[in-house]
Amino acid sequence: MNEKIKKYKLLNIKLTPQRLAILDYLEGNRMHPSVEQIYKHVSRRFPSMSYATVYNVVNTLVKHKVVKELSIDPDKKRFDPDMHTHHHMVCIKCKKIMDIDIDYSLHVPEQVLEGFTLMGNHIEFYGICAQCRGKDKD
Amino acid sequence: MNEKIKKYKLLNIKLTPQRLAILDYLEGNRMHPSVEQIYKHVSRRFPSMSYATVYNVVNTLVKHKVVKELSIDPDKKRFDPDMHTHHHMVCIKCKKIMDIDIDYSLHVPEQVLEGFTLMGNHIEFYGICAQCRGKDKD
DNA sequence: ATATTAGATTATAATCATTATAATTATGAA
DNA sequence: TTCATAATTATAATGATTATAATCTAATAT
Repeated sequence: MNEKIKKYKLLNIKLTPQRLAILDYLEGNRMHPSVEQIYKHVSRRFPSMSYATVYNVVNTLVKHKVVKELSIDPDKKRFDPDMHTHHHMVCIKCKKIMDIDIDYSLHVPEQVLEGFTLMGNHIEFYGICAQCRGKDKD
Repeated sequence: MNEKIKKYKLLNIKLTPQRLAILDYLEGNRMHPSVEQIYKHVSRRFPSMSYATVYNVVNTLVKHKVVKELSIDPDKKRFDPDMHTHHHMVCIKCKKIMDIDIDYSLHVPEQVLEGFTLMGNHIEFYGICAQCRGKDKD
């Protein structure tokens, strides 16, 4: 049994070919794909795949903390298989998302928290990427 | 002519009663309301108001940089009339959003930017608020 | 190996947020 | 007061996501 299967065995979910195909596509993927992008890619080799399956699978993976759901793009959810703490830089024109792998220490004083239990943070840097900057300004 | 009307005159948009009612509701509002919440509040005094108007008005206000559109909540857009740079703390249970008014200096080295032109940043702290913590754990 | 069953996939319908359309109405300038 | 432009409204359309129910299959026990 290979390493990947071993790894996902730990989740105690059934390892269907659809799930493995989606996991394959996501593994190491730095594009922060949407459900549509996952569907379009995986359904090439898996023509019977339905959108519902992609939604089911990514929701399961999010629940099992194998992928992160990003709400950076206000129009659709995007997914990130990189579970270690990191941040993102978004191009406001083309919506491309790049990883920012810097450790910032973000302290919030007790009196600001008002009893809130902090679990993490995520920084969204925004601006315009080199490619979009190169095109006609508007 | 009062101060508020003077202020919005500068936008060069027509000052309709609907817009003033929405602006009144948003001004100083720290709840980060959704379109639904804005509609429900404003339509109490304005029964003829339609959802389309709320969408039109908030989109106009976002375009004129009078309110900020937040994508913290993956299910719906939320709006913040506070335009000065600040951050947010979200309860993952009740989705309440609180302001974090701390100035963090977040530097990104040139070689990480890869030509990206930074325009700003926004930190999302997440965790569980005091009220939700108090309720039954799950 | 086979049967069993809980869970997964699929097609499809339903829902919710949001945008588009077109007709009516109202603001603000002349 | 008139008028052109822009805003509001009702409603249809779209797009993302979730729900439903029937079928199918992975994993376990026989």
